[in-house]
Amino acid sequence: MSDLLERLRGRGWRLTAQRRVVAEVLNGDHVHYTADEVHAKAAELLPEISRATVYNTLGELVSLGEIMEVSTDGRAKRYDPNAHHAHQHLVCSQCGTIRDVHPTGDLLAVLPAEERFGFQVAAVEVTYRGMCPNCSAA
Amino acid sequence: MSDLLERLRGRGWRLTAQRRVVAEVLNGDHVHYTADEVHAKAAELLPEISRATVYNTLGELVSLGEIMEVSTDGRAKRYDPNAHHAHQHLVCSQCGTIRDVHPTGDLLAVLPAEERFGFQVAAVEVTYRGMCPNCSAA
DNA sequence: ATCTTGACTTAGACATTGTCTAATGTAAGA
DNA sequence: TCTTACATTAGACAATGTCTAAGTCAAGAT
Repeated sequence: MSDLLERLRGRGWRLTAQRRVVAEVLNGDHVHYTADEVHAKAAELLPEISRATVYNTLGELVSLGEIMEVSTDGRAKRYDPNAHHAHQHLVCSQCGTIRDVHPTGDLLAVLPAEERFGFQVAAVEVTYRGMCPNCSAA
Repeated sequence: MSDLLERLRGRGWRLTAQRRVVAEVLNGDHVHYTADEVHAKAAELLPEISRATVYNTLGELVSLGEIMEVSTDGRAKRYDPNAHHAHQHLVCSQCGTIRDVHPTGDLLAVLPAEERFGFQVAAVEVTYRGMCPNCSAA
């Protein structure tokens, strides 16, 4: 993630303070913040950053394939910096905690040709749902 | 779907005109309307029906397991009356068309125990994405 | 058949999430 | 240092969903 800014500069991005702090906030594994969470955390580092800039920057990072958009709850979209390693998500039905997980096998292969209706199927998103250890205990 | 109202009455539901038309709108296969689409179609049958009632009724039907909530685009949730037959969704990346599909095998089994992090995994939702025949042709 | 009552519906305010615009600011090459 | 195209800002606006208080009505009781 640290070379993200370099990659982006190579693509013609201007390296502004705002884009730096958004990248900083998204640094790390198992990060699944909403846009407004990103904005709140970015504002701790750069108080005058606006919501619009955060939304713009997240949208651009998604277009560039640097982060993934995840919507596991039908509410706010979340942003997952772990976009360079294929993975799926495991979500707690109670508290909403999200874990990155790695199912085995070819998830596309289990959809038979006669169930494709002429689509050119390109991608699969899987959400596993269940109770996390914390919520099970409570 | 026609005996849906009977089932609901058995559960203590009052059979109001509003609930009848919502059930009527959701009748059929391959139906994936948003709440506001349901409201618009219901209002053709019962002009004075309010948005709140449609939202309430849809929420109740979801709680009762009679319909499924689907959010394939991070925008409005869609409601799928085909809740009694396990299935997944195939979505056109271009036009958003949704098809019900039936992958083979056990979708839960491909998540190894060491990738479950102590969760009691109960359900899987899969979204296949690709281009539909219409959009491919265009 | 009518009455009664608690569940249901309504309009519209409000909340959340996301998008857009016009004015201003600034990174980076000249 | 200057220039300028790109980026940022505040806030209006849009889309979707939730909530409340007042009125309505389905269905059991009489």
